[in-house]
Amino acid sequence: MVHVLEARIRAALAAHIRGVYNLDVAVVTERPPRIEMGEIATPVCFDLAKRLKRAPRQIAAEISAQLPPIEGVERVEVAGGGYVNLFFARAAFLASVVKDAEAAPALAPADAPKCIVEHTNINPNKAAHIGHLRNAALGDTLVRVLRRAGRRVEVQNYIDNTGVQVADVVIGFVHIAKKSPAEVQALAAQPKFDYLCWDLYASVSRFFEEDKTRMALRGETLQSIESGVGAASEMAGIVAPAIVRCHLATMERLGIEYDLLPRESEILHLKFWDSAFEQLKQRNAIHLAASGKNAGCWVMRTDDTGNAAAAAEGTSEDDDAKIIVRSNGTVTYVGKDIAYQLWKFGLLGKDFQYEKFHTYADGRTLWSSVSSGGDSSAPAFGKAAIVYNVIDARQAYLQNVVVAGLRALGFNGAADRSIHFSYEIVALTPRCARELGYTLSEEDAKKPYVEVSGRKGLGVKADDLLDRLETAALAEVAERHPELPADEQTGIAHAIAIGALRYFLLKFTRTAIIAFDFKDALSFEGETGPYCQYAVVRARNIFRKLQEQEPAFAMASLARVDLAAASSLLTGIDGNSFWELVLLAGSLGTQIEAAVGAQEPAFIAKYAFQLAQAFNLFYHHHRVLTEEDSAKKVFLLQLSRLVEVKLVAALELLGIEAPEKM
RNA sequence: GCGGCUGUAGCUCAGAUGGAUAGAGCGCGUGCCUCCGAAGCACGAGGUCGGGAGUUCGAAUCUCCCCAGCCGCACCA
Repeated sequence: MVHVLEARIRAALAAHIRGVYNLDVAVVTERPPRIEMGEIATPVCFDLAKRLKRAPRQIAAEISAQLPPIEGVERVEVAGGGYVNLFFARAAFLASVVKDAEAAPALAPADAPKCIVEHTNINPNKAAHIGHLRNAALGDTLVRVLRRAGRRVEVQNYIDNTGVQVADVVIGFVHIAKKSPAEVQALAAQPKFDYLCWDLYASVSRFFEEDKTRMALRGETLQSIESGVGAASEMAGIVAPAIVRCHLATMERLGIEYDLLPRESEILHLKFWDSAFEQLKQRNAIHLAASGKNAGCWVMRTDDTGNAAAAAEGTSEDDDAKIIVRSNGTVTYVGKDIAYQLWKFGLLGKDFQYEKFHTYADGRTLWSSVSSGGDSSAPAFGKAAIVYNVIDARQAYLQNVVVAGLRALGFNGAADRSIHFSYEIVALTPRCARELGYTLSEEDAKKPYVEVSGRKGLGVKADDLLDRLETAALAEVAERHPELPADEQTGIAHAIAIGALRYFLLKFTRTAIIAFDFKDALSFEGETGPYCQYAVVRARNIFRKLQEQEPAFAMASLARVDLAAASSLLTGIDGNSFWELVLLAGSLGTQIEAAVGAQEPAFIAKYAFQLAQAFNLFYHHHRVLTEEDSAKKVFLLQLSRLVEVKLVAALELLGIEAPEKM
């Protein structure tokens, strides 16, 4: 609601300035430092002062006196050295926020431009760890925020089922564990198969270190898997899908769902690369290096930031170019990624076939790519207007190369709308690594944090962390609500655990490296998900008690704001504190806009915490149910309801459920 | 070497597009449950915003130069 009014104010000021001073200026608005100074301020007169060669305060006085009335704005004041401060009509604002809170958010029409968000993308060869959780939590929250902002979103989780990491685990099963495909099939049907592979994968690293000649196995294994023929391919065909199901189950615990699993095997078998290769050659986006260290490779020249450089004939610069096709004729990961990115925009000229892979509890169908015999009822995937790739910051260079590839093909629009949704990694504090039983090298022990490594088996497994959180939460719930049946207790504990985990992963901005520590991640106090959830529970307790004490209370009366009563209650010292709460509750839309604009889910997390904090303050200062003045009681109930609705909505965007009790 | 990110309170981090007195959580200290639940609230201590120069009416924010740390720059993904 605030963002609507703010936009209106900006437009009105810009129009007024254009009319009176004949100047076109971009009007910047901001929040004044204190609530007594109004809700919106603009420093635009400092700008005007320069161009009109007059004192800013004088201009501000002129504007505030002459500005025509703006709907929703009660008065305008001059402040400081030349600020124009605007004051909202408080009661009317409350009424509109209350009305807005009852309306369901608008969904995107079926023909709206589509956004694709690709996230999670865990190699299907081991259990998911804390680093993967950050990717998935960020990606899923981006999806929720975009949908709430009225966008149509398709969620993809790319499965590299033919890569080195899967090959390594296959080597582990064949050469270390000495298992037959049938035996692996049986193991894959057991619970925690991903844990078994986690350990096996770490042992494969040691297996290679012991005898470097064993590396030859990797080439053979990879070739079998890529071609789809042979024993290794058969084994990979068992391992990868089984691990994918483990990952899906882990993510489902966190409330994360996908629409499509595009698999690398189909990109290979349906020869997506061949189509991309033809386009790249035709447009001279890549060329065959004739000499130098990359002789015999197809390379793409890029500048330092990954922009495609002119692909003129030459030799020396080829050494710095990015190899797309190796001298043995096989395509690199980046090449395949260019093909995949083209497909996402509908620019490849080829499509996958699809089959149903999984049905979620809410009825959503998860599809997987297949190379033949697809289901003709599959929806139309791909052909997006905007593509968000949720990938960690270390891969920025490669993402730039992919975009450079699109640009070199002349797809500048698609290149501009290819967004690397970048984020920093989750690392472990040295203390945490030791706690997990790892002995650190001297070098690592000195560092502020240690990188998680699936290859070394160093990391906090997602399901382990969730289990610990659920256990800790259950202990709290059992103590507070011994009367509740066990299944209800575990349900609440689950919600709290997810709240703590997702909030922990989302409260940091994307550029912050998270140094993981169990102490912080397991906390339910302070700036945490459970703190926000608890504020909702408090609000709900008020209404539960109200129903018990006054069953006849007309809940419908909460939907109608008495303007006269609200106006008087929103005045004065107490009025200001009420007003701050109303204003914050009416700012969710502003926060969503900011989160989409800056591509920063942490904005929503910060907002949820601030709103919870403001409500806790309100809760502490005002006793709602014992309020004698009936008009004031209705008002206090309206504020409580407003906060409940907005906080639940904010938490929903973070993928956090607010329980009825906790 | 080239490119990117980071440096704000004891610790972990917010301060998007320059704006009024730089904030939060944790930790520490002191208080607050006969009360809609204390997973809470209040108060307090704690800052050369890495350093320096510049642009500006105004800089934590923009520019340049240093310093420190991290990450990229594979015929791996």
